Amino acid sequence: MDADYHADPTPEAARDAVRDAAGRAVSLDGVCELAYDGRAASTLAPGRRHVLLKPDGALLAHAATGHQPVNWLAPGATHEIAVEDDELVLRGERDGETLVCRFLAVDLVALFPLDDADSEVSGTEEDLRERVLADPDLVEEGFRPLATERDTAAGAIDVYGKDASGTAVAVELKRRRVGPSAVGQLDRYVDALRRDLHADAEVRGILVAPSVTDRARRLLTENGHDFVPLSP
Amino acid sequence: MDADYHADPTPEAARDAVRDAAGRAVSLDGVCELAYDGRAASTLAPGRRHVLLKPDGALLAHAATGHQPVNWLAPGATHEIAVEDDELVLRGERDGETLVCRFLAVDLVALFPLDDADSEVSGTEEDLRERVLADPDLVEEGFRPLATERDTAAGAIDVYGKDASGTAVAVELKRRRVGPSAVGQLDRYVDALRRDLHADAEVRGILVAPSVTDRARRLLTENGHDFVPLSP
DNA sequence: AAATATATATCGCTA
DNA sequence: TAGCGATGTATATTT
Repeated sequence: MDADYHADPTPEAARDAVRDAAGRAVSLDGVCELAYDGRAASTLAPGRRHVLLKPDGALLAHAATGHQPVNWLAPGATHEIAVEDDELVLRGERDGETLVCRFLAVDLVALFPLDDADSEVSGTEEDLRERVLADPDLVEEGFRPLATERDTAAGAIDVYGKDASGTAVAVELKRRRVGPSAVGQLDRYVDALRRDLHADAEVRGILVAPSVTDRARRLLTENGHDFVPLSP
Repeated sequence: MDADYHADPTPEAARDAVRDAAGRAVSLDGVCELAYDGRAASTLAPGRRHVLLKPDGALLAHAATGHQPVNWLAPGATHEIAVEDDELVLRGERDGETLVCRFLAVDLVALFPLDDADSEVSGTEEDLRERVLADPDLVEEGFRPLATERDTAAGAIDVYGKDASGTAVAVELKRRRVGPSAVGQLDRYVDALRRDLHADAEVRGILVAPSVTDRARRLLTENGHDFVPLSP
């Protein structure tokens, strides 16, 4: 179906247009107040917003700044559009969460088809893993990968293997500079691996990332783990 | 300034409209291909997209599904709009990242003002902290809060205090159900606090959250920490 | 600018 | 469905 636009519609005309979406996305420009309730709660006084309703139910209300919508509902939400007190009201609901957009004025209603996207991204953690598996010496001279996603009681180890002297090694990969939480993650895996193997088994932990923060570096040292600088 | 719309514009008319934005946001509906390069890299074949350019430089390209844009640039990006080979091309750049939107067809260009939003959200972690400070017995009978955001070598403890018997307590607050990472966080704080006080000081850790996963519960037990169920 | 943690995070995968 | 971790996470706060 084709695109369709209504400038300065009456509330009733806007309502009818939205009801006519038929699988298309809808954008609403105008002055509206917003009320969200669900995981948290918030209200926003009337102001000019850009509201996007996608065919999968996702509802995004954007203000002047920022990447994030100021209010939203996740995909899968269901919606009702109505005129109340001569104002266009869009109500969305999903999983106990609600978002109400009450328009004091509508400047434009646009209906337009949107296509699915299958974007392939490169430079991810998976790319880093492939790099390490293709050339394990990048981690350490003599490192031999034995498994990826090796399961432990604490979760899956990115790359499990043995070093040149045969000691078990847990490798945690990060595609960007890391802070303390990544060290905690590696620490949990190393602990779990020690238990899984046997009580006094020697297990090393190696964090592979482009760089680490000072605090993360200190935690690595305290816990006896190694750091290898490497980018995806 | 007022809103302004151009349906099925020529590439030149679309370009001139975007250049006329003058502090307004711009939305572009049409068929475009996308190319991102920066922290990672991705390309997306031509398809129907909804592109939103905000006055702060944020650029969002939406496909049919999902809360997230399929490609974007962060606020602060700078942009150029041009016609190349009879196609409208929007190039954005910020901090070494680039996003190019090449339109094979433009259905609508809309220019409209957007207002800033100052949304007050309730039900956050801060609300949970206020609740705990107003009634410390919610954490534990006899718990006395002594500081919030108490600094340690591992970071700031949400609530620091002492229990009924005078033992130091680190309280970590989470507004929703928590997994292993929150336990790791609490663990780091307790370790750091033990060092900060003195080598053999007794320090307890208490995780306050609506609920915990099984694995997180196990990690809490292993590390000798307590869990208190409490919602914001 | 760097570091750290929160978020109505979202998203994808796996058991 | 729930749990778990990655994400081009974004965002706010503090140093």
